[in-house]
Amino acid sequence: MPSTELPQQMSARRIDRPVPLRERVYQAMQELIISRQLAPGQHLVESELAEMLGVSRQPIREALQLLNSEGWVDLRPGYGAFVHAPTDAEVDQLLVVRAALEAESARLAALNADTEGVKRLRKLCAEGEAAVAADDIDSMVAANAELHRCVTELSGNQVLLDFVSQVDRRVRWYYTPIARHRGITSWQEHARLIDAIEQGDAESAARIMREHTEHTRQSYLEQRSENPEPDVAPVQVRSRRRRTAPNL
Amino acid sequence: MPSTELPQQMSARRIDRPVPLRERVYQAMQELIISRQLAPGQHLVESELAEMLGVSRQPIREALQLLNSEGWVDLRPGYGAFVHAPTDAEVDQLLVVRAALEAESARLAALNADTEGVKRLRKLCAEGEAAVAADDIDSMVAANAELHRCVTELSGNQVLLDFVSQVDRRVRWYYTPIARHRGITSWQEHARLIDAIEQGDAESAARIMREHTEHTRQSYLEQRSENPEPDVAPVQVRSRRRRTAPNL
DNA sequence: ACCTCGACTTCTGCATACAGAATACTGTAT
DNA sequence: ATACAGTATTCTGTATGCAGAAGTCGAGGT
Repeated sequence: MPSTELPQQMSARRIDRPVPLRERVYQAMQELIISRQLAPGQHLVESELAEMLGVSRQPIREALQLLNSEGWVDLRPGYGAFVHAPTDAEVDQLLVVRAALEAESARLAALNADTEGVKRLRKLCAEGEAAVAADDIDSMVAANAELHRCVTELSGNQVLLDFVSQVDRRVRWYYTPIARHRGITSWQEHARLIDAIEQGDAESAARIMREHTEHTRQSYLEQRSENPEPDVAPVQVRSRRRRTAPNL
Repeated sequence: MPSTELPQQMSARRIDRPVPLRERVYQAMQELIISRQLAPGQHLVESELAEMLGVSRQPIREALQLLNSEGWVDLRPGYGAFVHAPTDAEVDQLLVVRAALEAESARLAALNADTEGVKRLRKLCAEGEAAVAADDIDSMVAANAELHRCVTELSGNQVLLDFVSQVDRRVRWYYTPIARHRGITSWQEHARLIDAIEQGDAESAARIMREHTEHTRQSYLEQRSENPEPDVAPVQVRSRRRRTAPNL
């Protein structure tokens, strides 16, 4: 059975307030879902998750609420929690929503960004290109995510950032393999996007971002038809191991 | 102290499954927040809410999680739950996000809608115009909400519908008074929008919707500067009344 | 062999209990 | 009168217990 330790600390808090268990459980479960150790459609039994993570059912329940509200698990009242199994149609729809939100981000970024912000974008873009040149896929993916996030931050719209982040996490769940698929063209588009933002050309920025995201969606659809499902061995949740000690 | 009964039943369920307390608590609290009986910034003490609604703290906590994830309350770990107090900037940002999402809805609706759907739109539009003519503000507001929802439904994108609904509830919290402000022009815009959808003119539909939502935002800003805060007497949550019986 | 009915098991939903942290209060000293 | 320290109280976070509903399995009948 894989050891499923909860993360010790996530990010620096204002005060040395101990991070609530529910949040660590949330983080841990989200990662288990992303990594497919908790498989789509799998029934999540509270007592077994509690045992697995070494906590009581209460924080598990609260984490499940959160995961449910963000679309990671489905909660059927009186029946239980299940890892959400996205259909192809749903992923596609999610990508459409992301396209709309990111296009708006780009539009606002073009109106808002200062030279400082453009400099950050250029830097990230350079990092990404370097990663592509070095064939370092992981760095490329990371730079890509950061670049997109940076554009949304430069929009100056915090609410928009929240929504995009939420969509992004869900999309990335299915999306990660795509990145390996299309690297170089993507970064050319990024450069054009930054040019538009620098020139304050809101409409062009929005259009480029939309096309960019649309390309990503096309890649998803192609890649999807090629290899249907990754298939990772899921965690055996139904283990009857005695509760040892809080894995915290 | 106002009686704060939880709703007996919300909507028809598939099976005769009893609606979980947490959901009824969620509904009840959302309404209390919308009606300003729970005032922005107010500290929500779990035990007092539990007492008030006649349930234990557990369903309260779960409802608070949900309300938090949708932006109704802020949860400060180790400190408590507070009714979210939106700043003007945040409401404005929310309206921007809604504009983007609704414009996308209109675009997709133009591509997707069948004659059946257009018929529904025309009907709702007629209802709204009738309400305007009859000076029936409440019906007008209702028809407006339904019309917008219908457009999003016709987009055929369920994920989009979920997001728009979520944004919409939050916006409406602040937005309701606006409707009284601008009625007639709004409905002329609706008619033009439906025309564009009927003709399958996606770009026009998106543009009209964007302008439409932008007008609403302008109205909000104006109306906001006129009367800053409605001010409703908040529920006295700190009452020490003995717990009577489950208000269910 | 298949369907049906019924007891058993499992799991969720809710309530209660307890410990530690945070806040408010009170009394004292300056 | 004000600042400070120490105590008391309140509230959150977590654990545990219990009842009822849902699901499962097996025996008996067709």
